[in-house]
Amino acid sequence: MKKSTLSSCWLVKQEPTAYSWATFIKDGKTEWTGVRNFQARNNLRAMKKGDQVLFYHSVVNPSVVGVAEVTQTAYPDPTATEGDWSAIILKPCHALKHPVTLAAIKATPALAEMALIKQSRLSVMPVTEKEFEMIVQQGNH
DNA sequence: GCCAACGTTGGC
DNA sequence: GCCAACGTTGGC
Repeated sequence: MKKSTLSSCWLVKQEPTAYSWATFIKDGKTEWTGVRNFQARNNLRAMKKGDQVLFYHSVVNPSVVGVAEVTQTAYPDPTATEGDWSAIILKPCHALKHPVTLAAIKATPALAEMALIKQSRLSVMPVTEKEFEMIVQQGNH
């Protein structure tokens, strides 16, 4: 069975002081836990194995720094003591040659409509294939 | 069901 | 460190 569903693209945020891309690389994979926002949780649940995910550093030098991939779809978040929350597993694919900063994204008209800009507090969000490719291209220039 | 108070996120 | 944006909680 192949191509029964189209893959999707996503963006996840993380403060590098809490969990950085460098740590992610060192770990080789990570459980994406701790999401406590319904919209973000629903986005986690919509992820499929093989989906591509932009890894964004927030707060400190805000920028997209790498590309990850979903290796396991949503399951109950083991860090949640109450409530109905989900986690997934991500593995790193590749770092961008240089980060694509929030300022650069804002300065690109085709990217300025992203949820990243419009909903600045959302930590897990869908990204269109075009947006995804534009950011990867900018980052690998 | 409304809305004020509060806590958190994240840019600057 | 400040503050705007926004999600959540709780009183009424």
